[in-house]
Amino acid sequence: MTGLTSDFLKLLKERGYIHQCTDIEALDKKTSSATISGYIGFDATADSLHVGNLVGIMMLRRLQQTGHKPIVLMGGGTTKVGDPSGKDDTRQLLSDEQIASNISSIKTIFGNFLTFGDGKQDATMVNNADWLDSLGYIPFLREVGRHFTINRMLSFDSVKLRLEREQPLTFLEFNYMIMQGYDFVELHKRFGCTLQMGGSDQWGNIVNGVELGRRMRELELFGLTTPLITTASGAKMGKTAAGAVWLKQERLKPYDYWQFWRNTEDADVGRFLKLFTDVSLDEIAKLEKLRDAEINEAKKILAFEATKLAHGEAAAQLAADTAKDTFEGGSGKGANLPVFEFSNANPPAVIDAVLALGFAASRGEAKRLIEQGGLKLNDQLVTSLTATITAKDLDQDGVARLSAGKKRHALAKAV
RNA sequence: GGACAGAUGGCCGAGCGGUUAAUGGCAGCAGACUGUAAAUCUGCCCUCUCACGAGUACGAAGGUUCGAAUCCUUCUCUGUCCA
Repeated sequence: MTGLTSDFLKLLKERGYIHQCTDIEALDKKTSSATISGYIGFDATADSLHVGNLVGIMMLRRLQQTGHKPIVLMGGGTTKVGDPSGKDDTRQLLSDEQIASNISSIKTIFGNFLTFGDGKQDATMVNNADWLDSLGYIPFLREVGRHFTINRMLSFDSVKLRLEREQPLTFLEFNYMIMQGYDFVELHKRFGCTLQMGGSDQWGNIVNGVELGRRMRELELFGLTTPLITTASGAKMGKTAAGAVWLKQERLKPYDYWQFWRNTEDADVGRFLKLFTDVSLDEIAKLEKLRDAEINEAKKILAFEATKLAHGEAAAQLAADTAKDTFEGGSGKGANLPVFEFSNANPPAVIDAVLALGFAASRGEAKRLIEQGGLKLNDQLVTSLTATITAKDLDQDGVARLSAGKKRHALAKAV
Protein backbone atom coordinates (compact mmCIF):
# COMPACT_ATOMS: atom_id res chain seq x y z
CA MET A 1 0.00 0.00 0.00
CA THR A 2 2.98 2.30 -0.14
CA GLY A 3 3.79 4.71 -2.89
CA LEU A 4 0.35 6.04 -3.64
CA THR A 5 0.46 8.75 -6.24
CA SER A 6 -3.06 10.02 -6.68
CA ASP A 7 -4.15 13.01 -4.62
CA PHE A 8 -7.34 11.25 -3.73
CA LEU A 9 -5.89 8.09 -2.28
CA LYS A 10 -2.98 9.87 -0.65
CA LEU A 11 -5.42 12.12 1.14
CA LEU A 12 -7.60 9.22 2.23
CA LYS A 13 -4.63 7.26 3.47
CA GLU A 14 -3.13 10.14 5.42
CA ARG A 15 -6.40 10.88 7.08
CA GLY A 16 -7.23 7.32 8.00
CA TYR A 17 -10.17 6.49 5.79
CA ILE A 18 -8.92 3.33 4.16
CA HIS A 19 -9.78 -0.09 5.46
CA GLN A 20 -9.96 -2.35 2.45
CA CYS A 21 -9.76 -1.84 -1.28
CA THR A 22 -10.39 -4.28 -4.08
CA ASP A 23 -7.28 -3.24 -5.99
CA ILE A 24 -5.59 -0.18 -4.62
CA GLU A 25 -2.71 -0.04 -7.11
CA ALA A 26 -5.02 -0.04 -10.09
CA LEU A 27 -7.34 2.46 -8.47
CA ASP A 28 -4.37 4.67 -7.68
CA LYS A 29 -3.27 4.59 -11.27
CA LYS A 30 -6.70 5.39 -12.48
CA THR A 31 -7.34 8.26 -10.09
CA SER A 32 -3.97 9.84 -10.84
CA SER A 33 -4.57 10.01 -14.54
CA ALA A 34 -8.28 10.63 -14.88
CA THR A 35 -11.29 12.14 -13.24
CA ILE A 36 -13.47 9.38 -11.90
CA SER A 37 -16.83 9.31 -10.25
CA GLY A 38 -17.50 7.39 -7.09
CA TYR A 39 -20.60 6.78 -5.03
CA ILE A 40 -21.89 5.80 -1.64
CA GLY A 41 -25.37 4.52 -0.98
CA PHE A 42 -27.46 5.80 1.90
CA ASP A 43 -30.45 4.10 3.46
CA ALA A 44 -33.68 6.01 3.79
CA THR A 45 -34.76 4.41 7.04
CA ALA A 46 -34.95 7.69 8.96
CA ASP A 47 -35.51 11.31 8.06
CA SER A 48 -31.95 12.21 8.94
CA LEU A 49 -28.52 10.67 8.69
CA HIS A 50 -26.35 10.46 11.77
CA VAL A 51 -22.71 10.58 12.75
CA GLY A 52 -22.34 6.97 11.73
CA ASN A 53 -22.86 8.07 8.12
CA LEU A 54 -20.47 10.93 8.43
CA VAL A 55 -17.33 9.07 7.42
CA GLY A 56 -18.99 8.20 4.14
CA ILE A 57 -20.14 11.76 3.55
CA MET A 58 -16.64 12.99 4.27
CA MET A 59 -15.18 10.49 1.80
CA LEU A 60 -17.39 11.93 -0.89
CA ARG A 61 -16.18 15.35 0.15
CA ARG A 62 -12.56 14.21 -0.14
CA LEU A 63 -13.33 12.78 -3.55
CA GLN A 64 -14.59 16.15 -4.70
CA GLN A 65 -11.77 18.02 -3.02
CA THR A 66 -9.28 16.05 -5.09
CA GLY A 67 -11.03 16.75 -8.34
CA HIS A 68 -13.39 13.85 -8.80
CA LYS A 69 -17.12 13.51 -9.02
CA PRO A 70 -19.13 12.28 -6.05
CA ILE A 71 -22.47 10.59 -6.49
CA VAL A 72 -24.89 10.34 -3.61
CA LEU A 73 -27.10 7.32 -4.06
CA MET A 74 -30.32 7.46 -2.11
CA GLY A 75 -31.56 3.96 -1.41
CA GLY A 76 -35.18 4.59 -2.23
CA GLY A 77 -35.44 1.18 -3.81
CA THR A 78 -33.13 -0.83 -1.59
CA THR A 79 -34.71 0.54 1.57
CA LYS A 80 -37.87 -1.23 0.50
CA VAL A 81 -35.91 -4.44 0.73
CA GLY A 82 -33.87 -3.82 3.87
CA ASP A 83 -30.16 -4.41 4.37
CA PRO A 84 -29.56 -7.43 6.60
CA SER A 85 -25.91 -6.50 7.27
CA GLY A 86 -25.09 -6.29 10.90
CA LYS A 87 -28.60 -6.74 12.14
CA ASP A 88 -30.12 -9.58 14.05
CA ASP A 89 -33.67 -8.83 13.22
CA THR A 90 -35.54 -8.08 10.10
CA ARG A 91 -36.12 -4.39 9.83
CA GLN A 92 -39.60 -3.18 9.85
CA LEU A 93 -40.70 -2.30 6.37
CA LEU A 94 -41.38 1.33 5.62
CA SER A 95 -44.13 2.56 3.40
CA ASP A 96 -43.33 4.18 0.08
CA GLU A 97 -44.54 7.55 1.31
CA GLN A 98 -42.37 7.26 4.39
CA ILE A 99 -39.33 6.48 2.29
CA ALA A 100 -40.02 9.33 -0.10
CA SER A 101 -40.36 11.81 2.72
CA ASN A 102 -37.21 10.50 4.40
CA ILE A 103 -35.28 10.97 1.20
CA SER A 104 -36.38 14.52 0.67
CA SER A 105 -35.42 15.29 4.24
CA ILE A 106 -32.02 13.60 4.00
CA LYS A 107 -31.16 15.37 0.77
CA THR A 108 -30.73 18.70 2.49
CA ILE A 109 -27.88 17.39 4.61
CA PHE A 110 -25.48 17.00 1.71
CA GLY A 111 -25.62 20.60 0.60
CA ASN A 112 -23.23 21.53 3.39
CA PHE A 113 -20.65 18.92 2.49
CA LEU A 114 -20.69 18.76 -1.30
CA THR A 115 -21.07 21.11 -4.21
CA PHE A 116 -23.87 20.02 -6.49
CA GLY A 117 -24.35 21.01 -10.09
CA ASP A 118 -23.96 19.91 -13.66
CA GLY A 119 -20.20 20.33 -14.00
CA LYS A 120 -17.80 17.49 -14.42
CA GLN A 121 -16.79 17.50 -10.79
CA ASP A 122 -20.08 18.57 -9.33
CA ALA A 123 -21.88 16.19 -7.05
CA THR A 124 -25.01 14.41 -8.23
CA MET A 125 -27.77 12.76 -6.32
CA VAL A 126 -29.74 9.80 -7.61
CA ASN A 127 -32.34 7.45 -6.26
CA ASN A 128 -32.06 3.76 -7.01
CA ALA A 129 -35.83 3.45 -6.96
CA ASP A 130 -35.56 5.03 -10.42
CA TRP A 131 -34.34 1.76 -11.85
CA LEU A 132 -35.11 -0.84 -9.19
CA ASP A 133 -38.82 -0.13 -9.05
CA SER A 134 -39.39 -0.91 -12.67
CA LEU A 135 -37.32 -4.06 -12.89
CA GLY A 136 -39.06 -7.03 -14.40
CA TYR A 137 -38.62 -10.05 -12.19
CA ILE A 138 -37.88 -12.65 -14.85
CA PRO A 139 -35.57 -10.49 -16.99
CA PHE A 140 -33.76 -9.40 -13.85
CA LEU A 141 -33.27 -12.96 -12.72
CA ARG A 142 -31.96 -13.95 -16.14
CA GLU A 143 -29.60 -11.01 -16.55
CA VAL A 144 -28.40 -10.51 -13.02
CA GLY A 145 -29.48 -13.49 -10.95
CA ARG A 146 -27.49 -15.91 -13.08
CA HIS A 147 -24.27 -14.28 -11.91
CA PHE A 148 -24.87 -15.02 -8.27
CA THR A 149 -24.51 -18.47 -6.82
CA ILE A 150 -26.33 -19.35 -3.66
CA ASN A 151 -23.18 -21.02 -2.47
CA ARG A 152 -21.34 -17.72 -2.50
CA MET A 153 -24.20 -15.69 -1.16
CA LEU A 154 -24.42 -17.97 1.84
CA SER A 155 -20.79 -17.30 2.61
CA PHE A 156 -21.24 -13.56 3.12
CA ASP A 157 -21.12 -12.38 6.68
CA SER A 158 -24.45 -10.64 6.56
CA VAL A 159 -26.10 -13.94 5.70
CA LYS A 160 -23.83 -16.26 7.61
CA LEU A 161 -24.29 -14.41 10.87
CA ARG A 162 -28.03 -14.60 10.73
CA LEU A 163 -27.95 -18.29 9.97
CA GLU A 164 -25.43 -19.01 12.69
CA ARG A 165 -27.46 -17.16 15.25
CA GLU A 166 -30.55 -18.95 14.08
CA GLN A 167 -32.20 -15.64 13.38
CA PRO A 168 -34.61 -15.44 10.50
CA LEU A 169 -33.42 -14.07 7.20
CA THR A 170 -36.21 -13.54 4.73
CA PHE A 171 -35.86 -14.07 1.02
CA LEU A 172 -36.60 -10.39 0.61
CA GLU A 173 -33.54 -9.39 2.59
CA PHE A 174 -31.51 -12.11 0.95
CA ASN A 175 -31.98 -10.21 -2.29
CA TYR A 176 -30.54 -7.01 -0.92
CA MET A 177 -26.98 -7.78 -1.95
CA ILE A 178 -28.08 -8.47 -5.50
CA MET A 179 -29.89 -5.14 -5.68
CA GLN A 180 -26.90 -3.28 -4.34
CA GLY A 181 -24.60 -5.04 -6.76
CA TYR A 182 -26.88 -4.10 -9.57
CA ASP A 183 -26.87 -0.47 -8.47
CA PHE A 184 -23.17 -0.28 -9.17
CA VAL A 185 -23.56 -1.62 -12.70
CA GLU A 186 -26.43 0.77 -13.32
CA LEU A 187 -24.45 3.75 -12.04
CA HIS A 188 -21.62 2.82 -14.33
CA LYS A 189 -24.00 2.76 -17.22
CA ARG A 190 -25.50 6.14 -16.35
CA PHE A 191 -22.48 8.06 -15.10
CA GLY A 192 -19.45 5.96 -15.86
CA CYS A 193 -19.11 5.47 -12.14
CA THR A 194 -16.21 3.19 -11.26
CA LEU A 195 -15.88 3.39 -7.51
CA GLN A 196 -18.14 2.41 -4.67
CA MET A 197 -17.22 3.33 -1.15
CA GLY A 198 -18.78 2.48 2.18
CA GLY A 199 -18.24 1.24 5.71
CA SER A 200 -16.45 -2.01 6.36
CA ASP A 201 -19.78 -3.71 6.97
CA GLN A 202 -20.60 -3.06 3.32
CA TRP A 203 -17.54 -4.89 2.00
CA GLY A 204 -19.47 -7.96 0.93
CA ASN A 205 -22.12 -5.92 -0.85
CA ILE A 206 -19.54 -3.77 -2.55
CA VAL A 207 -17.49 -6.69 -3.78
CA ASN A 208 -20.65 -8.14 -5.23
CA GLY A 209 -21.14 -5.05 -7.33
CA VAL A 210 -17.57 -5.11 -8.53
CA GLU A 211 -17.87 -8.78 -9.47
CA LEU A 212 -21.21 -8.30 -11.14
CA GLY A 213 -19.80 -5.53 -13.29
CA ARG A 214 -17.01 -7.78 -14.42
CA ARG A 215 -19.29 -10.69 -15.20
CA MET A 216 -22.00 -8.78 -16.97
CA ARG A 217 -20.01 -6.20 -18.87
CA GLU A 218 -16.35 -6.91 -18.20
CA LEU A 219 -16.10 -3.61 -16.35
CA GLU A 220 -13.21 -2.65 -14.14
CA LEU A 221 -14.87 -1.39 -10.99
CA PHE A 222 -13.39 -0.62 -7.61
CA GLY A 223 -14.51 -0.94 -4.03
CA LEU A 224 -13.11 0.92 -1.06
CA THR A 225 -14.21 0.68 2.56
CA THR A 226 -13.56 2.70 5.68
CA PRO A 227 -12.85 1.18 9.05
CA LEU A 228 -15.64 1.05 11.56
CA ILE A 229 -15.15 4.17 13.63
CA THR A 230 -15.17 3.47 17.33
CA THR A 231 -14.08 5.56 20.25
CA ALA A 232 -10.73 4.84 21.86
CA SER A 233 -12.50 2.97 24.63
CA GLY A 234 -14.14 0.69 22.12
CA ALA A 235 -17.69 1.97 22.03
CA LYS A 236 -19.45 2.49 18.77
CA MET A 237 -19.34 6.11 17.88
CA GLY A 238 -22.41 8.24 17.71
CA LYS A 239 -24.31 7.65 20.90
CA THR A 240 -24.97 10.47 23.26
CA ALA A 241 -27.20 11.17 26.22
CA ALA A 242 -30.08 11.97 23.94
CA GLY A 243 -29.63 9.01 21.59
CA ALA A 244 -28.17 8.99 18.12
CA VAL A 245 -26.16 11.98 16.98
CA TRP A 246 -28.22 13.25 14.07
CA LEU A 247 -26.97 15.54 11.38
CA LYS A 248 -30.20 17.45 10.92
CA GLN A 249 -30.83 20.27 13.31
CA GLU A 250 -34.49 19.37 13.57
CA ARG A 251 -33.30 16.17 15.28
CA LEU A 252 -30.27 17.46 17.13
CA LYS A 253 -29.60 21.11 17.74
CA PRO A 254 -26.28 22.54 16.55
CA TYR A 255 -25.43 23.31 20.15
CA ASP A 256 -25.84 19.66 21.15
CA TYR A 257 -23.96 18.58 18.07
CA TRP A 258 -21.14 20.86 19.10
CA GLN A 259 -21.25 19.36 22.59
CA PHE A 260 -21.01 15.87 21.19
CA TRP A 261 -17.69 16.68 19.59
CA ARG A 262 -16.51 18.74 22.54
CA ASN A 263 -16.87 15.63 24.69
CA THR A 264 -14.64 13.50 22.51
CA GLU A 265 -12.20 11.29 24.39
CA ASP A 266 -8.63 12.60 24.52
CA ALA A 267 -7.28 9.67 22.59
CA ASP A 268 -9.66 10.26 19.69
CA VAL A 269 -9.07 13.94 19.07
CA GLY A 270 -6.40 13.62 16.41
CA ARG A 271 -8.11 10.81 14.56
CA PHE A 272 -11.44 12.63 14.52
CA LEU A 273 -9.90 15.90 13.38
CA LYS A 274 -8.44 14.06 10.39
CA LEU A 275 -11.64 12.27 9.55
CA PHE A 276 -14.25 14.87 10.26
CA THR A 277 -12.72 18.27 9.61
CA ASP A 278 -10.64 20.00 6.94
CA VAL A 279 -8.03 21.14 9.44
CA SER A 280 -4.59 20.63 7.90
CA LEU A 281 -2.49 17.70 8.96
CA ASP A 282 0.26 20.02 10.22
CA GLU A 283 -2.20 21.81 12.42
CA ILE A 284 -3.64 18.52 13.65
CA ALA A 285 -0.19 17.24 14.52
CA LYS A 286 0.25 20.25 16.80
CA LEU A 287 -3.15 19.92 18.38
CA GLU A 288 -2.65 16.23 19.03
CA LYS A 289 0.40 16.93 21.14
CA LEU A 290 -1.55 18.92 23.69
CA ARG A 291 -1.92 17.15 27.00
CA ASP A 292 -4.18 17.21 30.02
CA ALA A 293 -6.44 20.23 30.26
CA GLU A 294 -4.81 21.79 27.22
CA ILE A 295 -6.26 19.23 24.87
CA ASN A 296 -9.61 20.84 25.54
CA GLU A 297 -8.54 23.56 23.14
CA ALA A 298 -8.15 20.93 20.42
CA LYS A 299 -11.59 19.58 21.25
CA LYS A 300 -13.09 23.01 20.82
CA ILE A 301 -11.54 23.28 17.39
CA LEU A 302 -12.85 19.85 16.51
CA ALA A 303 -16.32 20.81 17.73
CA PHE A 304 -16.30 24.08 15.85
CA GLU A 305 -15.04 22.66 12.56
CA ALA A 306 -17.35 19.66 12.65
CA THR A 307 -20.35 21.82 13.48
CA LYS A 308 -19.39 24.27 10.77
CA LEU A 309 -19.53 21.49 8.19
CA ALA A 310 -22.87 20.20 9.31
CA HIS A 311 -24.69 23.38 10.25
CA GLY A 312 -22.70 26.29 8.88
CA GLU A 313 -20.28 28.72 10.43
CA ALA A 314 -22.83 30.97 12.10
CA ALA A 315 -24.43 28.09 13.96
CA ALA A 316 -21.03 26.77 14.96
CA GLN A 317 -20.02 30.15 16.31
CA LEU A 318 -23.22 30.52 18.24
CA ALA A 319 -22.77 27.05 19.73
CA ALA A 320 -19.20 27.85 20.70
CA ASP A 321 -20.26 31.14 22.29
CA THR A 322 -23.04 29.51 24.23
CA ALA A 323 -20.70 26.81 25.47
CA LYS A 324 -18.18 29.39 26.56
CA ASP A 325 -20.85 31.34 28.34
CA THR A 326 -22.15 28.24 30.04
CA PHE A 327 -18.98 26.49 31.06
CA GLU A 328 -16.30 29.11 31.23
CA GLY A 329 -17.86 31.73 33.42
CA GLY A 330 -20.24 34.15 31.82
CA SER A 331 -23.85 34.87 32.35
CA GLY A 332 -24.48 31.14 32.03
CA LYS A 333 -27.45 32.08 29.95
CA GLY A 334 -26.25 31.64 26.41
CA ALA A 335 -28.78 32.12 23.66
CA ASN A 336 -28.46 28.61 22.34
CA LEU A 337 -29.66 26.79 25.44
CA PRO A 338 -33.05 25.14 25.46
CA VAL A 339 -35.75 27.37 26.90
CA PHE A 340 -38.73 26.52 29.05
CA GLU A 341 -41.34 29.26 28.92
CA PHE A 342 -43.96 29.83 31.54
CA SER A 343 -46.52 32.39 32.42
CA ASN A 344 -45.56 34.80 35.15
CA ALA A 345 -49.00 34.49 36.67
CA ASN A 346 -48.53 30.97 38.00
CA PRO A 347 -44.98 30.03 38.86
CA PRO A 348 -44.30 26.45 37.77
CA ALA A 349 -42.97 23.63 39.91
CA VAL A 350 -39.35 22.94 39.17
CA ILE A 351 -40.28 19.34 38.41
CA ASP A 352 -42.61 20.42 35.65
CA ALA A 353 -39.87 22.47 34.05
CA VAL A 354 -37.53 19.48 34.26
CA LEU A 355 -40.09 17.34 32.48
CA ALA A 356 -40.90 19.92 29.84
CA LEU A 357 -37.22 20.33 29.06
CA GLY A 358 -36.75 16.60 28.70
CA PHE A 359 -34.22 16.39 31.52
CA ALA A 360 -36.27 13.52 32.86
CA ALA A 361 -38.71 11.16 31.21
CA SER A 362 -41.11 10.76 34.14
CA ARG A 363 -41.95 12.46 37.40
CA GLY A 364 -40.22 9.66 39.26
CA GLU A 365 -37.06 10.23 37.31
CA ALA A 366 -37.24 13.95 37.94
CA LYS A 367 -37.61 13.32 41.66
CA ARG A 368 -34.67 10.97 41.66
CA LEU A 369 -32.63 13.65 39.96
CA ILE A 370 -33.45 16.05 42.78
CA GLU A 371 -32.98 13.45 45.51
CA GLN A 372 -29.55 12.59 44.19
CA GLY A 373 -28.48 16.19 44.19
CA GLY A 374 -28.34 16.54 40.46
CA LEU A 375 -30.61 19.50 39.88
CA LYS A 376 -29.62 23.11 40.25
CA LEU A 377 -31.55 26.32 39.87
CA ASN A 378 -29.21 29.25 39.24
CA ASP A 379 -26.39 27.05 40.51
CA GLN A 380 -28.17 26.48 43.81
CA LEU A 381 -28.93 22.87 44.64
CA VAL A 382 -32.63 22.16 44.52
CA THR A 383 -33.42 20.19 47.65
CA SER A 384 -37.18 20.19 47.76
CA LEU A 385 -39.27 18.05 45.49
CA THR A 386 -41.98 20.69 45.56
CA ALA A 387 -39.78 23.68 44.81
CA THR A 388 -41.17 26.22 42.41
CA ILE A 389 -39.56 28.83 40.23
CA THR A 390 -40.42 32.12 41.87
CA ALA A 391 -39.96 35.73 40.94
CA LYS A 392 -36.82 36.05 43.01
CA ASP A 393 -35.13 33.31 40.97
CA LEU A 394 -35.46 35.40 37.85
CA ASP A 395 -33.01 37.98 36.64
CA GLN A 396 -33.98 41.34 35.16
CA ASP A 397 -34.83 39.62 31.88
CA GLY A 398 -37.15 37.19 33.63
CA VAL A 399 -34.79 34.28 33.13
CA ALA A 400 -33.49 31.58 35.48
CA ARG A 401 -31.01 28.86 34.73
CA LEU A 402 -31.81 25.22 35.37
CA SER A 403 -29.11 22.56 35.32
CA ALA A 404 -29.38 18.79 35.41
CA GLY A 405 -26.08 17.25 36.26
CA LYS A 406 -22.98 19.08 35.14
CA LYS A 407 -23.59 19.16 31.45
CA ARG A 408 -27.22 19.76 30.73
CA HIS A 409 -28.32 23.34 31.08
CA ALA A 410 -31.44 25.20 30.10
CA LEU A 411 -33.26 28.44 30.74
CA ALA A 412 -36.62 29.01 32.33
CA LYS A 413 -38.20 32.18 31.08
CA ALA A 414 -41.25 34.07 32.21
CA VAL A 415 -43.35 35.42 29.38
C1' G B 1 -49.15 -31.21 7.27
C1' G B 2 -46.18 -33.75 11.62
C1' A B 3 -42.39 -33.69 15.85
C1' C B 4 -39.61 -30.73 19.05
C1' A B 5 -37.71 -26.05 21.11
C1' G B 6 -38.50 -21.00 22.26
C1' A B 7 -41.13 -15.87 23.20
C1' U B 8 -39.14 -12.28 30.34
C1' G B 9 -38.15 -4.96 31.75
C1' G B 10 -34.02 -0.33 26.25
C1' C B 11 -30.76 -4.89 24.99
C1' C B 12 -28.58 -9.70 26.65
C1' G B 13 -30.05 -13.17 30.07
C1' A B 14 -31.69 -15.91 34.95
C1' G B 15 -36.13 -17.51 37.34
C1' C B 16 -39.90 -22.46 36.47
C1' G B 17 -46.52 -22.22 42.06
C1' G B 18 -46.01 -17.90 47.23
C1' U B 19 -40.09 -14.90 50.31
C1' U B 20 -40.52 -12.12 42.28
C1' A B 21 -41.41 -5.30 40.36
C1' A B 22 -38.65 -10.18 38.90
C1' U B 23 -30.76 -12.44 40.17
C1' G B 24 -26.85 -10.84 36.95
C1' G B 25 -24.50 -8.18 32.79
C1' C B 26 -24.67 -4.11 29.18
C1' A B 27 -26.67 0.60 28.12
C1' G B 28 -28.60 5.02 30.71
C1' C B 29 -28.94 8.84 34.91
C1' A B 30 -26.81 11.22 39.35
C1' G B 31 -22.75 11.86 42.91
C1' A B 32 -17.28 11.58 44.08
C1' C B 33 -12.49 12.25 41.49
C1' U B 34 -11.26 15.55 37.15
C1' G B 35 -10.15 18.86 32.32
C1' U B 36 -17.62 19.60 29.95
C1' A B 37 -12.11 13.54 28.66
C1' A B 38 -11.10 8.36 29.86
C1' A B 39 -10.65 4.89 33.82
C1' U B 40 -12.35 3.99 38.81
C1' C B 41 -15.68 4.08 43.08
C1' U B 42 -20.88 4.98 45.17
C1' G B 43 -26.08 5.45 44.50
C1' C B 44 -30.27 5.17 41.17
C1' C B 45 -32.62 2.77 37.11
C1' C B 46 -41.74 0.44 35.28
C1' U B 47 -45.70 4.39 36.43
C1' C B 48 -48.29 7.47 40.14
C1' U B 49 -47.49 9.08 45.39
C1' C B 50 -43.69 13.78 50.29
C1' A B 51 -44.76 9.08 52.33
C1' C B 52 -47.78 4.77 53.78
C1' G B 53 -49.32 2.65 49.58
C1' A B 54 -51.52 1.74 44.80
C1' G B 55 -51.49 0.48 39.61
C1' U B 56 -49.58 -1.94 35.58
C1' A B 57 -45.83 -5.91 33.70
C1' C B 58 -42.87 -11.66 32.09
C1' G B 59 -45.90 -12.96 23.32
C1' A B 60 -52.07 -12.89 23.26
C1' A B 61 -56.62 -14.77 25.25
C1' G B 62 -58.92 -17.98 28.54
C1' G B 63 -58.57 -21.63 32.76
C1' U B 64 -56.74 -24.31 37.43
C1' U B 65 -55.37 -22.37 42.35
C1' C B 66 -56.24 -18.88 48.55
C1' G B 67 -52.02 -17.43 45.28
C1' A B 68 -49.05 -18.08 38.50
C1' A B 69 -43.66 -15.21 34.77
C1' U B 70 -43.84 -20.19 36.72
C1' C B 71 -49.24 -25.51 35.84
C1' C B 72 -53.34 -26.48 31.79
C1' U B 73 -55.96 -25.03 26.98
C1' U B 74 -56.26 -22.30 22.54
C1' C B 75 -54.03 -18.71 19.47
C1' U B 76 -49.89 -15.65 17.30
C1' C B 77 -44.85 -15.34 16.03
C1' U B 78 -39.78 -17.57 15.63
C1' G B 79 -36.22 -21.53 15.15
C1' U B 80 -34.76 -26.80 14.33
C1' C B 81 -35.91 -31.49 12.29
C1' C B 82 -39.32 -34.73 9.35
C1' A B 83 -42.91 -35.05 5.15
